[in-house]
Amino acid sequence: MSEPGSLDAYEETRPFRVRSSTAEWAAAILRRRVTQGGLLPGSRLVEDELTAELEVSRNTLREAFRLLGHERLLEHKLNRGVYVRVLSPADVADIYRVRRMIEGAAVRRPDKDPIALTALRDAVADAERAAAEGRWLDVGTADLRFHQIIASLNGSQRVNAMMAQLLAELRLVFHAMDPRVLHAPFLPRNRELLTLLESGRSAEAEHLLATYLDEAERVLLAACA
Amino acid sequence: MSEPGSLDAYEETRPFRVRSSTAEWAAAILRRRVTQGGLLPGSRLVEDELTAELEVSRNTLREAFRLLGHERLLEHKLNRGVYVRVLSPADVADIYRVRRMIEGAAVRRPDKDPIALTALRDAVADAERAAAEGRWLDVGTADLRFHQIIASLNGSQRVNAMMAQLLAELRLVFHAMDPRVLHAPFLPRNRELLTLLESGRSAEAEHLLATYLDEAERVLLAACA
DNA sequence: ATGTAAGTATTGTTGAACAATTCTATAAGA
DNA sequence: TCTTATAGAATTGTTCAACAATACTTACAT
Repeated sequence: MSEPGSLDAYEETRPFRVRSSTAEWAAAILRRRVTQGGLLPGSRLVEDELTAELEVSRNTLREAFRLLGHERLLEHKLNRGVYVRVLSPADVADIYRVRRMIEGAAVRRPDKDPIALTALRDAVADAERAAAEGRWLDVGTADLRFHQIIASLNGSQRVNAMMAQLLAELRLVFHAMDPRVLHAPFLPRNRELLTLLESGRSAEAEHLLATYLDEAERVLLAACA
Repeated sequence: MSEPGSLDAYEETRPFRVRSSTAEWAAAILRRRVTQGGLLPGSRLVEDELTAELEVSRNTLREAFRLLGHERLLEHKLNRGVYVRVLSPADVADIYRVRRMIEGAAVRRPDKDPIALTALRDAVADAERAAAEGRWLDVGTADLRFHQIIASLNGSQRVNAMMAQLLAELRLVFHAMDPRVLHAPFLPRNRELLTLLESGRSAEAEHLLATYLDEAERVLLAACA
């Protein structure tokens, strides 16, 4: 059915309507609001307001809260309500620790899936095009897609899911920053990294990626400290 | 956070449960039943039965289901009920792919936390003692603890959580096997791996670990195919 | 056997209700 | 003025009962 390293964990839009529960539907809507910045970190999610707006029952809404809490996008404080997660500097450092592990293992792999490489080329091209046209939010989207595909080189569904979750968490910090200063510095490096991967220079790719992640971490730490 | 074992509360202590929500409490009980084999893979969890037994409402129980579903211990089939997850060979292969990544990165690290090393020694000693006394279930527990500590060398909370979840999933397969034939072959290797880690021979440790994981995967694949 | 239709059981979702807890605003006391 | 106390309001935690939607079972007909 689904290949070991397929990207289904990342795709957000499904072409045909899939039967899912109301709770998952509500969770999907809230997830999108959080990751796309409609709900900023620290915001409180009041049950009465959301039940009215989404037209679901409180019980169903609470099931959705459980889902998103487990994804670390919401924080559930007992008797105090549900809030959009606020990442601490320690969280950002931890996320980059995991990214180094996942993406590092990915580029170190000798057997690169050619389909993934093609997808990487597309992502880089999309990012460059968006940058040229000043669509910096789209640059960010393409950048995240690039790294999601990098992670997929590991060929593991679970790693794909972990990566998707990590990047969703990272978006919580992105919203506090100007997307241009956040993504512009990393555009040429993605292109360079792609070139190294295509030519099989894994060691150099690994080194470039390491410096990439170190600098990205520094930028984000400065933003949320 | 609310891992099984932190509070060994059962039905009697329920009135004193104040720290966490009822849903998390129910999830903790079900999680323990699944990981400890009280509920075998494929078993169906009927709402009416469990609400009666745990004395929680259906809504609360469903919140617990959501939690455990997200942990991949339960499988939620729409309109068809909730089942204890049955791992496919592909799942086992995927889990070992992630283990190779996580534990590989851990042993490759140059800076080993001395506290973790001490904990590793304890785990190995516990396993050997349990084996000598024929307590093979305890051997398994110590073995899992050993590898959880290995993962913790990465120094990342999120990696620790991922590893804990992976090992919980693996237990689903363990229950289909004799714990002796499952763990006995790996006991001396844990000791050997520990020795290599203590003496800083990371490359050798990495190699030993790789062969260890390859063989463990083969054993489990044979068991669940 | 195969397929179909009716009846039953279970899940999906809702709304109301009430208890438990937190928040808020006001008043009393130092 | 600043705390502290406290009553009241607001919100969350949990349960229950109801009904709709779906799946499962059984009996029957072909």
